[in-house]
Amino acid sequence: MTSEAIAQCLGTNPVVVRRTMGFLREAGIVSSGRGHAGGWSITADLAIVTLQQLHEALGEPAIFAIGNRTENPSCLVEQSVNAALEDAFADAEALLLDRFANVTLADLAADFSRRNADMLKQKD
Amino acid sequence: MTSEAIAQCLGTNPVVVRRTMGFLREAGIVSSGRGHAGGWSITADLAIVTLQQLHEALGEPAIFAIGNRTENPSCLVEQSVNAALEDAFADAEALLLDRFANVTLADLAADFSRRNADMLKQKD
DNA sequence: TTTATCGTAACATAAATTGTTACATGAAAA
DNA sequence: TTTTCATGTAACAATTTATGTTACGATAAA
Repeated sequence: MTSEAIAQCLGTNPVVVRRTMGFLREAGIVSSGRGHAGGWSITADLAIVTLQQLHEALGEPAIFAIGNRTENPSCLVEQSVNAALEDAFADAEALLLDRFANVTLADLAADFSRRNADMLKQKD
Repeated sequence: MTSEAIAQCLGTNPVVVRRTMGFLREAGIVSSGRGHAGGWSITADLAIVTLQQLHEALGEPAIFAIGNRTENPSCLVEQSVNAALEDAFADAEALLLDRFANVTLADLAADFSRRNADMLKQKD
């Protein structure tokens, strides 16, 4: 699939697609070809690649939008607040990443097939 | 405590403090006074106010920095990805908010006292 | 040789957050 | 009563981050 086509699917720009897919290529999950009949292909085993691996491949972007304002504040009040929050955030993150680790691309493909079949059935 | 003083503690601006504290006032957690000897005070019972209540009072800001790109995509692949993520995010959010609900301002105050005592001991 | 594609740098735009200025309002002290 | 100190709030500015765009070189197949 070309960057152009993927971009159209996602409603974005081909360069943005290349930028992001580049990380997945570095992680060995996809490969890209230039020139005629070029574009992107998945090279890894669908049953092995998990959402967690994708998250990691993309540079482990921050999961939370809220959190500590300062990492090591001198203010004792802020220290107390940070301490109270840190464990909670760590546990929530662990839960989420564990869930990510249990979803493979094969799972997504199977879900897609089911949705696709359902859609074709609806057409009748 | 004045907005000015709080702002200095947090390394920000008095107006930003007023803006945020205004939400807490609307929720009945703090009150403010003008003029001489004015400023902010906590009016609620420290043992009753939880971090979850603060989150709610502040308008329930988004917890996650990552997530669905589109809420109801027509793309079946995107639908599959969204479905796989939604439950995981919902569970992680529930866990986090549950933790928030179990930390009161009194807990923070107790933790602060301990830290303060420790700090004074260190001075000897 | 032409066409189609990625790779990448450089720049532009957009959106959200945060910070700032200005001034009106109110309350206590002098 | 006047002065001083504080919040309330609107309007605007600056910053940051993410996203989008343009341009062009490199490469591969038709």
